Amino acid sequence: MAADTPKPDAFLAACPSRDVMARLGEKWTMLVLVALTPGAIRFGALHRRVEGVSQKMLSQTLRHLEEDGMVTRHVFDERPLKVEYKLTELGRSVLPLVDAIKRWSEENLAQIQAARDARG
Amino acid sequence: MAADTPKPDAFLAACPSRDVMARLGEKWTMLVLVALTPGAIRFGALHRRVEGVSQKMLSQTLRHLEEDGMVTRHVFDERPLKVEYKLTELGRSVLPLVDAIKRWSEENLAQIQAARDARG
DNA sequence: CGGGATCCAGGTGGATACTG
DNA sequence: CAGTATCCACCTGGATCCCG
Repeated sequence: MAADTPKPDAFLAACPSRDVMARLGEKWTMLVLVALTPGAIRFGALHRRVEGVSQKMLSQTLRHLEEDGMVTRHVFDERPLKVEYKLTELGRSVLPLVDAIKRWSEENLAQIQAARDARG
Repeated sequence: MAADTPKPDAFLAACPSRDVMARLGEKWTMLVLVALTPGAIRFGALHRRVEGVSQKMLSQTLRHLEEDGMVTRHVFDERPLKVEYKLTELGRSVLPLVDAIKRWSEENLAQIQAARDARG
């Protein structure tokens, strides 16, 4: 209960919250999180849903999310192998934020492209 | 007014909204946007506020944001030189989202570190 | 003061091949 | 099916120097 750590502030170079932001900013993290919205989903289905992600990167992204406590991994003892991923409570808490980023990117795409074009 | 472009969907590999998300995910973009919250701010002040960013990266980040229509640049004809940056309407519209990401990262840092530690 | 130009180390992430 | 391992091309971004 001790307040032994100061309030995190991402403006400070040494603040570990920067690592968290960096992780969220990694190439596939946000898309994978949003793809986990409907609930438990298999690796293959996820792979198909997030177009263009390689097996390696999907696997790595999921491992990172699992390490950070945002995703749980459940292996089913079946043949062929079946592995499902789902969001934890922590993962669900960030979902509205990354989903908002994704929707904003989609909804404002035209305006951004217009801004780029207006500049040549 | 023609609906000549399909609805953007970042799950699709070819969707340009991925570029927008990627840009927001670039190392300094979110922090710079949040740093612009109070209003017009000079390059040097921004440089001091976002600890650890190099001149090159701050400059590049601001140029990108300007290209995308999220920031405007205003040069004052003074000696020594004075340049101010401020958010556009588009920039202000994304601000709540990236600020939420920053605050979530700060507020859930302890829990994430705990998840990592619990794993060794 | 506010950058642009250059150089370069290191990291990111894709392709491919292999495994339980 | 669901990964891991390896190799490597590219890009990000930091350091440094220079300029209006």
